[in-house]
Amino acid sequence: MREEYNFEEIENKWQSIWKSENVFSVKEDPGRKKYYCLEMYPYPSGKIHMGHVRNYAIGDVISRFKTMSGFNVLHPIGWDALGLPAENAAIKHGVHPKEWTLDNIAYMKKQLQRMGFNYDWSREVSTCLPEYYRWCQWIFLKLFEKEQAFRKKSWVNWCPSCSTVLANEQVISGLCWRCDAEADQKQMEQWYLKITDYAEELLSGHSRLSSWPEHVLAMQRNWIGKSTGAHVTFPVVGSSQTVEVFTTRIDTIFGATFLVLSPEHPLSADLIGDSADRDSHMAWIKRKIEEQRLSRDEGEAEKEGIDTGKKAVNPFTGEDIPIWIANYILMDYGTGAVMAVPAHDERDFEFAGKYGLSIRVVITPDGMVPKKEPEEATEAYGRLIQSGRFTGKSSRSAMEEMALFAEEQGFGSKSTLFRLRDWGISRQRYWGTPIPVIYCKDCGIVGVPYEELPVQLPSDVELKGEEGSPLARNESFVHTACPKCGGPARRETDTMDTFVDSSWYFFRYCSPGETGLPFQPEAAKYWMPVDLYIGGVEHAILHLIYSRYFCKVLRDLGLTDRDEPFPHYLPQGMVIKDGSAMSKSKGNVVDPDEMIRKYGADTLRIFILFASPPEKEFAWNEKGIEGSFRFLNRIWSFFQENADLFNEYEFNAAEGSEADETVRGLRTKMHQTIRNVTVDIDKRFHLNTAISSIMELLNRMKADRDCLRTSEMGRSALREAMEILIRMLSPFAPHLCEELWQKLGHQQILVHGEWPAFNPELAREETVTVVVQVNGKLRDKFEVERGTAEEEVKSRALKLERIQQILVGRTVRKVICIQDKLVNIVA
RNA sequence: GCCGGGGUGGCGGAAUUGGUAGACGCAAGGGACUUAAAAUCCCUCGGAGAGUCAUCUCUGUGCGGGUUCGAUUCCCGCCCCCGGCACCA
Repeated sequence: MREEYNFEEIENKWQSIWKSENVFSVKEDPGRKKYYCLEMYPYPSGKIHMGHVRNYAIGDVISRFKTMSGFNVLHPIGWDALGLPAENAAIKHGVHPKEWTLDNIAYMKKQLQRMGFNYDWSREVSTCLPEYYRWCQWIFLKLFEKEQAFRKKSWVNWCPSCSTVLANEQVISGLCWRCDAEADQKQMEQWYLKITDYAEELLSGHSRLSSWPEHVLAMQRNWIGKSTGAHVTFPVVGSSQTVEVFTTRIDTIFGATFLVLSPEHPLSADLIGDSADRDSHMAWIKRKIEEQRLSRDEGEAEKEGIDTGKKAVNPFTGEDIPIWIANYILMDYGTGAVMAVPAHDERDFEFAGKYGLSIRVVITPDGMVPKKEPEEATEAYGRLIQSGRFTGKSSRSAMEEMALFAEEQGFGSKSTLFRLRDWGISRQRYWGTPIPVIYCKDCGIVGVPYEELPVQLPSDVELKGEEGSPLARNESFVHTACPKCGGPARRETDTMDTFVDSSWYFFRYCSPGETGLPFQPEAAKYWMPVDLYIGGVEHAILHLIYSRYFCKVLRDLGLTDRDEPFPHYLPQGMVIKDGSAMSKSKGNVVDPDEMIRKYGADTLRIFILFASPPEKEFAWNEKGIEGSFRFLNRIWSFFQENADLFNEYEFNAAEGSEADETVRGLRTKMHQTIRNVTVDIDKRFHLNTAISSIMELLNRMKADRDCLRTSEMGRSALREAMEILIRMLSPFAPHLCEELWQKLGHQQILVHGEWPAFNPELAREETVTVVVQVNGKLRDKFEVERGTAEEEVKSRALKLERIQQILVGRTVRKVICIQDKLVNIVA
C-alpha cells in the first residue's frame, strides 16, 4: 500500500524536531568561515503577506545552501516594531500599541515557523522593547556629544493625517509615504542627524558596492546629488551687501546678464525695501513663497519674477547687471540665488525672453557660427567667445582656471554641493524611541545620563489622535529633574523616526543579549558585514542610505571597523496579481495561510521561487502553484515506487566500461545538475533555474528508471541519484527532503548534511552532438566522441549525405570547426 | 527633460564566453486508464508552407542598419514599456 504525500504531517513533524533539537542556533566560531544572510525585518502589521514569503524564502534557500556548503551561517530575524500603525490601531480600537504589536509578533512568528524558515530564534530582536531602544538612545547621546545630533529650526514636512513631521525622503510626490495624505509645510524646531558630513563618503563608498544593482546605486547617487562648481560673490551696487551664487558653469559667467534670487532669499525683501512698488512687491514675494511651498512637488510652474531695481557687479566683466527675484529659484539648494546666463541655460533663456532681459552668447559649440539672437539656449560646451582674457579657450577646461582666478581675486572659490539634507528624526508620536534629552532653564539641553537609560515609554498614556505628541500630555513623563543642576526640567517629548531603529538592527543580531553596549564589537567583527542583504527595492534610498550612514558613524565611535554594512544587496521584485501589487484595496490578496493549508509550506516555497528570478516581479497564478504541488508529488511517488532501494547503500561504481550507457548517462546528468544548481544558487541567485534543473534530473530518473532497475549497478546509480536530488532540493523543500532523507536510512538530519560535490570528470559527456551548418544555417548533426580531432570532424561533416546534397553545384570555400560543438561550411 | 533597467511562444520564463532559440513549468489540444469524473500516465505544442507523414523548406528574439563563417548575445540609429529623479543653478 502506497503512502500519500501527507505534507501537513511531514511538515509538523520536522518543524518540531528542528525546534526541539535547536538546529538553527549558531555561535561565533573563529575556526570556521562565516556567512551572514539577512532579509529586511518585517513591520508586525498583523499577518505575513506573499511579499514576506518571497523575501524570506529566498534568504532561507541561500542560508540553508551555505550551511550545507560548510559555512557558519547567521540567519536572524526580528521586528521593526515601533511605528504609526500600532498607534493608529490604538486610537481606533482602544488597544494599547504594545499589546497590539506583541500580539501581531506572536502571530507572525508562528506563520514564519510554519513556513519552515531556519531562523536562529534565540537572536530575535524587537525594536519596541526597552532592551533594544535603550541602545538607540545610547547611540543618539554619542552622536549628540559629537554634534552629529543637533537641533535646528526650519521648515519641515508635516503630515496632517499622521500629525507628525516627515523627513524629505518620506514625502513622495507631495504625499506622506505612509498614509498618502498631502504633506504641509510647517516651521518647527527639530532634531537632526548630520548625515551630510558623510555625503562624500556615502557616494565614494559606491565603488565598494559593485555587486549592487546599477539602478539602486543610481538612485542613491541622485539622492546624494553631488555637483562640483564654484561659488561667486556679486557686490550689490551702492551697498555693502553681496549676493553669493553657486554655479556649475562658471565658464559661462561672461554671459551672466542678471542675477535671480529666490523669493525666500534673505536679501529679497531687503532689496525692494526702498522701491516705489515696495508693498505690492512684498505681497508678491509672500504669495510666491506660499505657492512654492505648496506646489513643490507638482512640477514646474510658469516662471514669474520682479525686478528689484537694484544692480550687482559681475566681477568678471565689471558690468552692472540687474537683480531679479523669481519663483524658479529654490531657497534650499545652493545659496538661493543664481547668476542667470540666458544664452546657455534653458530656464534663464525662458525667463529672459519673457521679461526682455539681455542675452549674450559666450560659447560656440565646435564648428558652429555664433548667433547674435539665438532661438534657444545652448548648454553644450565649446569655445569661449566674448569672455575677456579667457576668449578662445575650451570652455570645459577653462572652468578650473576661471574658478582659480576668482579665488585669487577674492570673489569666489571652487566648491562642491550636495543635494542630500540632514536627516530630521523628530516625530511627534508616542510609539517610538524617546529622544533621551532634558531641557533645563539654567543648563540648556542636557543629555540623559547613560546610566539612566533607557528612557522608557510610559505605559499609561492616552491615545486619541489629537495633535501634538501624546508624551507631551503625560505629566509624569514630562516633569523631571535636570541631571546637571537637579532643578526642575522638562523631558523631550518627541520620539525618533523608526528608520533610526532599523539603521543598526543587523549589528544587534550579532550579540542580541549584550547589556553593556549596543552590540559586542568582537561578535560584530566576526559576523559583519552582512554577506547578502535581501529586501524590497522600495528601501533603496531611505533605509539603505541611513544604514550605510550609521555603519560609518558606529565605525567612528570605535564599535566596528566595517565601512559598509551590506556589500551585496539583492533587491527582490514585488509579488503581483492581475497586473498590480497585492493589496487589500485592490482585493487581490492571496493569503499564505490558505496556501499552506491547501498545498503545504514546501509547495508554496517552491512555487514562489520557481516562477521568476528573485529580482523580477512575481506574478501570482493559481494554476502555477498546482504545478509545483505536482512536482513534489512526483518526487514523493517516485520514492514510493523505488522504496526497495532505501536500504541499499554504497554506489559500488565501476566507472567506464563496466557501467552501461544508461548508468553513465544518468551520472553525467546528475553531475551537470549539481554544477548548474550550485552556480544558480551561489553565484547568480537564480533560484528558478536551479529548481528547473532539479526537475530535469527527476524527469531523467523517471525516464530511465525501468532500464536502470534491471541491473545491480543501475539500481545503485538510481539510489545515488535519489540521494543527490534530495540533498539539492532540501533548501527549497526542506520538510519533504528531511522525510525522504530519513527514509533513505540516514540518521543525521539533512539540515546538517553536506552539499553534493561536483565532479567535472563525471559531468563531461563522452559523446557530443556536433551541429553542421551550411552558411550559418543548421542542416544536420551527428554524434562524435568528445575531443575528436578537427580534421576528422570536418571530413565526417562533409561526407554526410544531406550536406553533400546541399553542396551540389557549390564550392566549399571555408570550413569552420568549433571543437565538440559545430561545423560551419561556407559555400 | 535627465538617470537607470528592459522588450524572446497563448502565459511565467530559459539560453554560462558570439555557436542547435524557446530549457523547466503553466495553459491548450489529442490519447490511455475509468461505467463516468477527478487524479495519474503518454503524445503534440513559435508562425507559414510542402509532404512519400519514423520528414523537409522558409521564416522568427521590438524596428532599421552594421561587424562576423555565424548575432537573442557585440556596435550605430530609432520605437515602445517599466522604475527613479525632476525648475538642483
